[in-house]
Amino acid sequence: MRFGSVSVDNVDVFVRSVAPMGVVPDMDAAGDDERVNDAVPDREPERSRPTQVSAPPKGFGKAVTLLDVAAHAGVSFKTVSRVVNGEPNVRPETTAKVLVAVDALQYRPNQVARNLRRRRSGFLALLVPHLNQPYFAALASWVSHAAKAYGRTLIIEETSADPEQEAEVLDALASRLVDGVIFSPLVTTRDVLRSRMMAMPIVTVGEHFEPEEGDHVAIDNVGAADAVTEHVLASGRRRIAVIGREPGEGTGGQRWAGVIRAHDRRGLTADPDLAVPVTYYGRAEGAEAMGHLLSRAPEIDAVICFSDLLAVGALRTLREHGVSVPGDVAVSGFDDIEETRFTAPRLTTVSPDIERLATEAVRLLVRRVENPQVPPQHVRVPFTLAIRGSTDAAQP
Amino acid sequence: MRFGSVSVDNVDVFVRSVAPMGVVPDMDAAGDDERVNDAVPDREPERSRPTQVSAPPKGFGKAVTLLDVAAHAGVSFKTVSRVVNGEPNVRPETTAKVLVAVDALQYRPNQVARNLRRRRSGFLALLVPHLNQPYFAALASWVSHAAKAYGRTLIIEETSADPEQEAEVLDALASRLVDGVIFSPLVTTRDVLRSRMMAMPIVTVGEHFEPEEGDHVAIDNVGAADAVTEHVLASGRRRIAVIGREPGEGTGGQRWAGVIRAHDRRGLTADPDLAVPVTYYGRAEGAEAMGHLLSRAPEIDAVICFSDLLAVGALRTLREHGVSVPGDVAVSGFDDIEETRFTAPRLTTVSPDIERLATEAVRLLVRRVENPQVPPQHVRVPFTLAIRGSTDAAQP
DNA sequence: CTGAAAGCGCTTACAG
DNA sequence: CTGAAAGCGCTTACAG
Repeated sequence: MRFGSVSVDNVDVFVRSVAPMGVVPDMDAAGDDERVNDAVPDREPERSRPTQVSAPPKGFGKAVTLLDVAAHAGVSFKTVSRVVNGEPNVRPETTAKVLVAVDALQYRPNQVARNLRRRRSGFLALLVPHLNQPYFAALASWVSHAAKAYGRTLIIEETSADPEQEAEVLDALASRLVDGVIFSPLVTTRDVLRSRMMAMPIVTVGEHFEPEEGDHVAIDNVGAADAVTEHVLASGRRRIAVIGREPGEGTGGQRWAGVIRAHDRRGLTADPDLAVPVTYYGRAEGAEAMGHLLSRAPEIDAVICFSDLLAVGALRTLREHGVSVPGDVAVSGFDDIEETRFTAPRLTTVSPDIERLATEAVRLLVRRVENPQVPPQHVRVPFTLAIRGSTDAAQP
Repeated sequence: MRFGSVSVDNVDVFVRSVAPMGVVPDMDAAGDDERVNDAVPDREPERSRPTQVSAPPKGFGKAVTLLDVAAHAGVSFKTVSRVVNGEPNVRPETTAKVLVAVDALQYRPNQVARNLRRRRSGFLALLVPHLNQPYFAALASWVSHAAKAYGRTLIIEETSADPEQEAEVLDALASRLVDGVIFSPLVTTRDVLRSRMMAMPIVTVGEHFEPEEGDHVAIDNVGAADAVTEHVLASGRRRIAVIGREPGEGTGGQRWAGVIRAHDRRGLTADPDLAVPVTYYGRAEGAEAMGHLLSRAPEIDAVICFSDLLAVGALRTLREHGVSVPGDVAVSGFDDIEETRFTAPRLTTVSPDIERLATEAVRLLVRRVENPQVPPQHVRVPFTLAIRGSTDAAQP
């Protein structure tokens, strides 16, 4: 074996030791698939010997500063500063000279120095529970775009839905590292949040609760859950299960309230025994909850899931049990992640306007950073109900 | 209507104008689902009147500085600096006094000032094409964790797979905004990358190509494609299609080379006419490519997709055409995103060790930031092949 | 073990 | 229209 050899050789060695070996059964933790290649002798990443092809860069040079540009252009460094910042009161010829020097020296202002003097960092932060949940990935993507549009750079932090981490990250960011925070709280209490809002501009997004004291952006969760429930009831379903119910005023609580309201309006009663809680709004949890429902309440004819991931899990369990969707059971989700257009059948879901959510959150935050005194605003972002094959056999 | 009223009222108004309206058919761009609620009169987000409940914070106070702590503790600010940075040569009693003052004043060092003086920002950046592709979301999540472990803060930037944006973002980051960049290039050429590497520490991840001059982390793509092809060939399939082939040395090119190699080893020939390119490694593109394949080459018995998203799209098209998987056609993917465990059937896929990829990339970058002179290293990260129901009816 | 000085690269506030 | 001074809040390099 020539493991640990140079890069090109490694390719050969690595593959020769793997591909032709055929399938080496090795059940993973979930016990649901075989894996080959786990038998590779050295699981440590292979590191190449340094390539001798070309010399590495000899360091990254000394930074070009305003003074350098000023010397090159034959003006004071203050004038260069004016030009770079697009301030008025510079003669066109002077501006031209400076721009030539800027270009010649490839000058780029040192953001750190600029921000120290301006007494702000130019950074905004987004705090989400899990970046690799599709909903939060989409949110992060839009918030990042919106921040850029406001000339700010976005820092994204994950809190892992852990109350201590949520507080810790919030405190770390308070070190003048960011000018403000967009926060999607999952477990932080109202009081903790309130105390942090004293120290730093914070805009909350999502449905954990609406802090009266601060800026907040969300869709109307009660209304959205009401709308999806109404749709299911309108199709004649009456034994409606729910996955993702939570006590209290959080996401699951608000959505459950919407389910109840839709029932009430028709003089029906939402059955709390058919509403199961989960520890996390993920695929695995949806699959598991669906399993419980099928064994405890086989008579259900609809399942309203409080996230798309839960619904994806539920769909798999239903499929594995040979239950027809939407024939036997209708299924719906929340969030309208792209995956819902590729499930079998495609998933009916609540589709929030995430782009708007992101844009409004950044707008509110920038507004507060620039003027901490403005009264708090609550923005409600529109949603639509995307009706697809999982609740309506006439749809694809 | 009481639109634009205070928050609590809005909830009612909003819902009364929507949920009871029932379904308002409104085909979306893709033409594949109905939507309700698009008829809400005012599509602008609703903004509440400022809440009068409690006064907003009166600004966020003046920052506590080293000087304030020094005055409070009765020492020089330099001593406070020593304590805060854990430097030696401070008497225990002095340390204690300082810590009391730090605590009393809730002092937090100003990172911007610190970084200006230290001549580095403490930030690393990750450049990915699209954050809401699950593979990149997972990568971002792991890189963020790894960066934190090294005491760095991560900035995540999207390039939208646009060559100009890739270059622009790279240049913007060069403004001393970040100490180094982890870059997943999609379209940037070798020359452009080389020039940027002169200006700033850059570690490339993924398979676009392996820059000889710089640090690089990736799995063995040729080997991985070889392994998955070998698995499909071993099950007796011979008419093997490929989705995601690309010319050149990029991801699709390397993986196609692996497909060829696996065929060659058995004395077979990979059919380039069955290998279709795509504009993007997404679900929609996979669905479309599969449609073309079915009409042009209905005899195929396997489809090797160069990403999981492509495979998810292909599965939907196959399902819609009534083609049995894996009965008629075996399907495989690349990346092992969580979604692949919930497709029907579950998807066989190449599973890279993303956590390792992320950790190694950060390690290499931090190393280069601290010593720009070190010779470049290429790290190859292990992968496994997850064999599931889409290629093997015996698997779930 | 502790402190006074200088300076990171800019912008702010003021003077001409 | 242009510039000299001061200072953002720290750390570095030096002196005691």
